[in-house]
Amino acid sequence: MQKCLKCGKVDGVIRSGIVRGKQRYYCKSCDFSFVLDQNNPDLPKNKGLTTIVDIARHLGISVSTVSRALNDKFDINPNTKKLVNQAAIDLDYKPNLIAQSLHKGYSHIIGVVVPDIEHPYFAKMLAGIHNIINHTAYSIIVCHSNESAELEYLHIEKLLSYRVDGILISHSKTVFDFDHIQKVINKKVPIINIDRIVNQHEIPKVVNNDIEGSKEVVQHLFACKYKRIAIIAGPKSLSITQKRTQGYLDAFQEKGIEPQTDLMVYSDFTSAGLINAFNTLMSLPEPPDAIFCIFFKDAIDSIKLAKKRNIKIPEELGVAAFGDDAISGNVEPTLTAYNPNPVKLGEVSVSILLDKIKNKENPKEMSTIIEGELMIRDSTRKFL
Amino acid sequence: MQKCLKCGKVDGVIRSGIVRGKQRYYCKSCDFSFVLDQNNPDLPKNKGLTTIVDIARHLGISVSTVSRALNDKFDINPNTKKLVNQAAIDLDYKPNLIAQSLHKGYSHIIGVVVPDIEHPYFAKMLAGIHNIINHTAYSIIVCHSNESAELEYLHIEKLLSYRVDGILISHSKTVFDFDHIQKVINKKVPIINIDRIVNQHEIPKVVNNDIEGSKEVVQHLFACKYKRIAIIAGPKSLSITQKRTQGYLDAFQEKGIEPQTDLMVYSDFTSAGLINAFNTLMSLPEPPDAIFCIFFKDAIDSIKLAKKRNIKIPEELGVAAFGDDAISGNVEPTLTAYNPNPVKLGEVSVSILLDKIKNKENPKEMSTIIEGELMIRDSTRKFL
DNA sequence: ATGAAAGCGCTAACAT
DNA sequence: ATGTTAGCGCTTTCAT
Repeated sequence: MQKCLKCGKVDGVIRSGIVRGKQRYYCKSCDFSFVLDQNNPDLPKNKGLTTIVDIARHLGISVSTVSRALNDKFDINPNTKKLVNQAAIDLDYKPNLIAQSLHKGYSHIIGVVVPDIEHPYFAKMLAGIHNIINHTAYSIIVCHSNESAELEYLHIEKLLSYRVDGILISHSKTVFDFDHIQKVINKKVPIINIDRIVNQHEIPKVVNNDIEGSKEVVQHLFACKYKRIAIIAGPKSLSITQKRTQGYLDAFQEKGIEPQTDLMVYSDFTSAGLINAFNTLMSLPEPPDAIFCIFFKDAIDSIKLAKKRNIKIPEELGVAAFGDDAISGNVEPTLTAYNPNPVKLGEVSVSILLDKIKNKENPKEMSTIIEGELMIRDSTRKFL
Repeated sequence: MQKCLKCGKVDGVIRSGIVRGKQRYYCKSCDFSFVLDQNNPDLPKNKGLTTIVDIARHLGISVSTVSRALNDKFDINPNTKKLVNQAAIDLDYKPNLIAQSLHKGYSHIIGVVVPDIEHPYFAKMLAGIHNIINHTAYSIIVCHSNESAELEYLHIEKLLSYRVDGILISHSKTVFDFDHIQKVINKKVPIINIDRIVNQHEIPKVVNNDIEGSKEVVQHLFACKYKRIAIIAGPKSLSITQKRTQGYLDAFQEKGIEPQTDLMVYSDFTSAGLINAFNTLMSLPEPPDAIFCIFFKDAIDSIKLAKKRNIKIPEELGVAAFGDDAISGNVEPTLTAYNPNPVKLGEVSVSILLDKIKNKENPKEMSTIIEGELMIRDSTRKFL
């Protein structure tokens, strides 16, 4: 009397016991067991989203069989598997990753904390992270600390609560207390420190080559036959100031020239600060014939100031920067700059993290340095 | 004999039954019941992360009591609550949001799909989204479709699997089939279409004011007394080409001037295409005295080309764009441009989404237009 | 005021 | 090859 749900035939279908109070049937011809779903046949129950229970009911089989079919286990009848897969499509089933996570103990989510998503540098870093993640089963929760320590702390809490499988963090400028990182480490949640790093924890770090890159810029200026090369740095407390100044000094040392302290000025990354710094340098008894700005915007502004004073670039003054930007290629003259590689930084960081998640061990080198590229443009003489 | 776990006193502590095979005690002086945790007192079991079970064991009380305390329920002894909270701090407990989500049926996660995170426009949009989200209990999973239809489809699948509470999507250029959106709608998952919209679904949309903004630019050019205003648009199939051209035409209509088709050229947003378009315009018997580029980069390049031909800007040629960028303020002359407000676009979109999640109903207006601002700079004459 | 137990959706060990 | 059941961590209903 009962038509088979699968092959549609009527003969060959026999009763085969009672399941959860319902009559179970077995079709001899197509080797398939099922029960009849009496009420609300196809409508998913809960809040609309199909579950494996819905599929199981729909086909009159058990949830574990559905699970097995969906997960390509070996001990499953190929026919059943086909049916389940078809039902999954029909009911537009999407596996509930929340439930899977709870069961498996990992979420397949990676947390990323950045201080400024709007900044092209970090935007590119994120793009790099996505490049890698897009080829995996992972997703990423992006947190924007907006340079606020409080937000950074809160975000770490949240990520731990979401039981993320790993964390990538670039610190806010305003963070000086790093207990939150220690807590992550204590919980053995893999964490990688990128770009804005701090050295007090034994965790992998991925950074720009500020020192070598800066050295390269200054070496280029030397190669262009500039003699009095100045540096406009940032606040002395910042690590980028220290590193990029280090590169400047290294270039001098290799060249065997003694750096002059009056050619080294410290600004604060504001326009006002730059104007001050520029004027200071130009008022020197012997002003510089080249300026290396550790902040690209300072270099752009320096070019503008030099033009106002009718100083010819690159003949009378060479200008170069650490840090590239679309603007650099569009000013007049175009700006020579060291172009770091934030995309690669993101890619490498997340690769290291994924590796750490899988292998539970740190990379051989705790510190990875990402190379950039010197973009030689018109703001520096080409006497090469 | 037994010291109270809470107040430390010994007298006043009596046995009060057996719980799960363990002796239970009650301290009369501080009104607190507990059992002794015989094995591994404080060490969390699972994969290192503390759970409420750990807290319960630690204090010798039941999980439901811990849950009540942690969730500020009314039917809980204030003393117990204090103890639980202290234990939570001591054990560095973080609530497992995965488990909470599974139980509650919502994840407190919002999915965002963007075609290009690296682009400053979308980076700003994301910043806007974060601005709002940072003040809520929500987190966001960011998906980068990288202008790929396949990735966009996959991301939607993933987001549905994560049971996100809502989705913000800006479509990839390469998507022409929108079944994935229909599926989201069918599942009653709130979704908002932002910036790159498509009109075939009844879902809220948030967009730039391409039409009005473009009209404003052209009106400004008229006000500057330019007579022959050209437009360099993009591929005709794109909605931004259509809308911004519409604004251009609207300005002409209001002015009561007939637009000339030879002043309307269509490019493809490449440098080569722009050079072509620019040359075409300038080779006209009567070349334009102003150009409105619907793509900012085309305007930057137009300025460069004009300078090469020794055409004086803004005297002989006015140049203006739809879309602003840091470059615009740094070229010579600086570029007049309509600056849309992607930050606000992000903020408004996510606000509408949060509202839809809470109230389960659409906003009054299905379409929201975000105003930008005309940035008048040196590339247009100021005869105002 | 507190404990026991069910259930969210899924997987896996165990049973048949 | 398939069904039953326990359990992931949490909240909540129902007892007590």
